[in-house]
Amino acid sequence: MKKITSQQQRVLDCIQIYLNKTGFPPTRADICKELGFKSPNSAETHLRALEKKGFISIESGTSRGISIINNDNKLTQADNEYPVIGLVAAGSPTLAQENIEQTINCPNKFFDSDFDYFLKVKGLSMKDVGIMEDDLIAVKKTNEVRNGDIVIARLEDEVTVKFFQRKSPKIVELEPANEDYENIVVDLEYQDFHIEGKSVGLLRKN
Amino acid sequence: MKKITSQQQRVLDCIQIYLNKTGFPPTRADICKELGFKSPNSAETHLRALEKKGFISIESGTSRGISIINNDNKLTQADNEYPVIGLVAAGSPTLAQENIEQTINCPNKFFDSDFDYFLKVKGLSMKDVGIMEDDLIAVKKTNEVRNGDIVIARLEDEVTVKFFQRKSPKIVELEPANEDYENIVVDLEYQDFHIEGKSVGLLRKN
DNA sequence: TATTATACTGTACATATATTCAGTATTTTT
DNA sequence: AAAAATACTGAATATATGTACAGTATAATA
Repeated sequence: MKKITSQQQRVLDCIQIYLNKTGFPPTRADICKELGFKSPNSAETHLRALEKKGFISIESGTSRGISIINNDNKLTQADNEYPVIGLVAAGSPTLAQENIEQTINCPNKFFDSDFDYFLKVKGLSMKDVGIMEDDLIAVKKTNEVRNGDIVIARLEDEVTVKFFQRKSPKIVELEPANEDYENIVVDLEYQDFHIEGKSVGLLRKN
Repeated sequence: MKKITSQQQRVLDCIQIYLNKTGFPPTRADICKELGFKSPNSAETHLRALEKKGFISIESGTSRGISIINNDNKLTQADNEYPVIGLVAAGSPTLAQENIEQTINCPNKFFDSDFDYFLKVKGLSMKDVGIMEDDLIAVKKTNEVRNGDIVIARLEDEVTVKFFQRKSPKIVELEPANEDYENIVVDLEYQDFHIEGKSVGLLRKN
């Protein structure tokens, strides 16, 4: 696939948006209207360029005969209902029915990694990395985490979202991203500590 | 939803099959060819019947202006490929136009409102509301915005994401959520200003 | 430096396409 | 029994639309 120019990208996006909205592709005139061109030939030349580069195919002599070529040969992306779990202080966030506030229909491979549930954030301890109250963190259940990962951890009865830092074989530090909060030092030998999983993405609804 | 006749069902199926195969809807003549009709009016009357019964919508005067109406009580929620557009220079307006070729498969009703594309954020002018660099904002194309909305606005040649505040009939203020940035005062009488849309959600991939 | 690609405006035109009108016939609904 | 819906053929037409041609200008490439 050859490289696309910014204007050609705009045209390609315009086609996709028009398709999403109407269910059929735009005409040259539609593209012009949307992108501010004054001649249908502006759209035409862009379409020819996009066709030459393999981004679209054009059916000759056919009105609205534009189709976007799917480079990814996916077979209808599988969706799933993912539970949303509230970050409640008491106990661990399990997938027990009483903890599930709602479910969200979401493609399985929506984030870079697969994930298991959404966690609804309380508090602002990670606000400097853009994790705000009521944001939904996509959580992958695992205890294989690295330093710097954003982890969902349970310390005694409290569940929190923090940066993970292993200081020594027995000492782990949970670091907030908010100067109003302080680091939590965990002594694995004397404290009940468990990694629930790590963040692989974030979702916010305005 | 009224009951469909067998011939109307054939026509409806024909439209869906044509869409799957070509990416755009058929003409009256295409339907005739496919189903063996000899007059375009045969297709026309079936289409009108399907429209009347609520199975399709027809855009008047528009070639191939047929779209199948999603009854979507089907198992797999309707997804779409949403384009990711990256031409934002958030913060102090710079002329950075980055083009990203990518689409994201996402359910149509993923956010509380429908939306048209994802916008990849540059800069940190909205960091205090948790919008960080490279975050994807779900944008609904509209110019109906209210004070306090997070809008995607174009001022002259620069596109930015800011809070919207109308100060007077001719004055609009674009307010960042970052004390390192200053408000942008827009005089609608003398400046080229346009609301591209508003944010209805946010997506972040770690 | 010459050439090609990009990025447009503007005009013009053949044809692809929606859509109306005039019929015929059968089935369903009122 | 009358009216409305269904299911077509066939012809005609206004217009929606693709597309070619003639320009201009700038950036990228060889």
